[in-house]
Amino acid sequence: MAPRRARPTIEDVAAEAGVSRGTVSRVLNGGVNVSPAALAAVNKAIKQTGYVVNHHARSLVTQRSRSVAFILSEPQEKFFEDPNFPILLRGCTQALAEHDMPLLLSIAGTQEDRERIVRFIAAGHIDGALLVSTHAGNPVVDRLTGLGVPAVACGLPIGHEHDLAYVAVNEAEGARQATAHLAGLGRRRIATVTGPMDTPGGRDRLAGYRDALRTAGLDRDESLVAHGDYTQISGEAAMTKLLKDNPDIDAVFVASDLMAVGAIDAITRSGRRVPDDVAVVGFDDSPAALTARPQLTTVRQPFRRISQEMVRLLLARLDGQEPAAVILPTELVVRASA
Amino acid sequence: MAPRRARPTIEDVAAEAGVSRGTVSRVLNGGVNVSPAALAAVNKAIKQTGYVVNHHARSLVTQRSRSVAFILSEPQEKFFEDPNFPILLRGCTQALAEHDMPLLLSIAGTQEDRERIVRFIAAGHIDGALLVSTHAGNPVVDRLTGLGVPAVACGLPIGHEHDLAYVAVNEAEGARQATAHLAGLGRRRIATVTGPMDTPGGRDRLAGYRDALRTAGLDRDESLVAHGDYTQISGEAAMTKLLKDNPDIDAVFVASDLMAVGAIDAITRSGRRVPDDVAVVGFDDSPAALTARPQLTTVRQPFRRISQEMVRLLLARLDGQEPAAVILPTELVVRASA
DNA sequence: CTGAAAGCGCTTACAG
DNA sequence: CTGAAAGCGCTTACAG
Repeated sequence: MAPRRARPTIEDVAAEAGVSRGTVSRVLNGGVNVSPAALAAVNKAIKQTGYVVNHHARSLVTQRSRSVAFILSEPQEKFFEDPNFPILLRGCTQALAEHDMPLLLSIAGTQEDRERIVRFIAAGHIDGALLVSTHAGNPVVDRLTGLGVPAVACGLPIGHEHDLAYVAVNEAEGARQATAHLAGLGRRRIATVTGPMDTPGGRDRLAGYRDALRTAGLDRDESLVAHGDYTQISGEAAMTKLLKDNPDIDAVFVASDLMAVGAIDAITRSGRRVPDDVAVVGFDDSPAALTARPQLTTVRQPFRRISQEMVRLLLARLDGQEPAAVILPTELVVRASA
Repeated sequence: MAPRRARPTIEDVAAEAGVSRGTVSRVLNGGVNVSPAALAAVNKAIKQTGYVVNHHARSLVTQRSRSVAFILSEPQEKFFEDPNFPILLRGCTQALAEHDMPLLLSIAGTQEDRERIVRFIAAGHIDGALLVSTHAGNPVVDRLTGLGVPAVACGLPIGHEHDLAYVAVNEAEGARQATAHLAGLGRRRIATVTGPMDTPGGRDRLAGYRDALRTAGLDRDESLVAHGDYTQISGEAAMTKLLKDNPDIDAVFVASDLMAVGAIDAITRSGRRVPDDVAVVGFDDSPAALTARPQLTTVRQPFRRISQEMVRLLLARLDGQEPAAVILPTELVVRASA
């Protein structure tokens, strides 16, 4: 119960400026219907008293908190390992800060976490939510849309394509670019390591890969497809299996940089060289792409832009606009691995 | 301005239970001075109406927000690269969630960010702060302690050892363990890559390294000391320089896992093998330790525990207790690199 | 143990 | 353009 110095209230400002509390409030809220003289007096008084608004009092009457939650609803290990989350989180924090809105971080790894978060949001403590949850059928997403809480998802929210705003990249097109690049290098036995099939990045990047293979006149071969879960270790395992089943593989498109790092490990361990024997293209252009050896050729996701658009869409939702979708382009970044 | 369904208030609960608002409030706040009958009636009414407290109204009268800020005041790139931050952030979020307290994330990379955060905190929007800022002389830390905001730092807050609560590991002892391990392996030309000298991890790990060298009867040699800034690239550069100046180096203690990964890169590139030619010990036991090749022998920082203690200390501060310090032990984890 | 009442610091119709 | 007043949803002495 540490006592904090009593802060000046709107009352103090009104007294200092010689106006009523109502006038001070009007100045605080945009200054409409205020005479230039009153406005100047109030602004001066605000400066002199060091007044800052009490958000609790304001929220009590406006019924809005002017804060949003960033909800990460993924299995635990992902948050530790995936280098994309910090980037997204930082981008959203920054974009919100520009609107003077704080970000409340909620991490829902367990069932208990999820219940707590839903309770918190149902209680009306926040105005809206930024959702990161790649897997279809996430209960938090269902509950939030059910409650009618304004929310924006990162990536296509499978099952909620039409009742949730979202920002996504063109997954299939990115995968097409990557695979076409490998074909253009003259590679003919091009494998792929996918993400989970209940995520848009798993499903749609595989579709793009197949599409590019067809365009390049290469046969579809299901034994060239292996699945991972975006972790490095899963990429290593998938690649090991691919090489065992098809020793003639000369290229691989991997659906995340982290899995690509694991794949390179597996390739190297098998006595092959990257890119000479097997060319590798990743996806994300995460920090891992630069620390990988060799540095990864990869499909860049514009995370900075993605977070900005998420915040923009959410603010639009809070303003009463209908849920919209934003699809951003990807870009192939050619480095040493392919 | 999306209208949200009107939530039941304390008034609705009181009507349902047949008591006054005051009694409902007493039940909400611990149930002291409430008869068993009234308590039961109110609890039943709360369930029936689906009442949940309005924090804004409560905070307006209690003058406390029951929320805390997690302030990361580091240069931008650190947040992207350092795998320890997400772990710390997650730990703090979880520990706070157990007390039903939300965490507001603040990232202060730029001067503008810092000013915004100080303004926000000075406005009284949060009750306390968890501080992550490794470098001495950080202005945010100065301002916060100046404002008298309850805060807990992660790591020894150089310059505020006595007016700020903090949780730290025994840096010197960890470095001693690491270096003694290398000496115990029979290595005689043991180098070190330090962190920045204005951070406790830079300063005190170097002291521990020197201490262990002395104990092992090895001569102090300043040309075996190189400095980094905790990033992978800086570790690589420092190691490259060390090997150039002292081609006979047979071991190195590196003050962070990320720098150790860079160091391994440099060693490998020079044609040497790890650990055969040069043994490497890192610091942190971050996720990077496991993905490194070979896997890193390293000094484990108990990040989970650190975040729990930070939250515990902060809650104690909010409860009026004086700033305290908690020093946690480290543990040497032996893997393949040394 | 309980109720009536004041008050936390704002915003916003409502008159004028 | 401005002030007086009601009200947002709680907590907390104060009487009883």
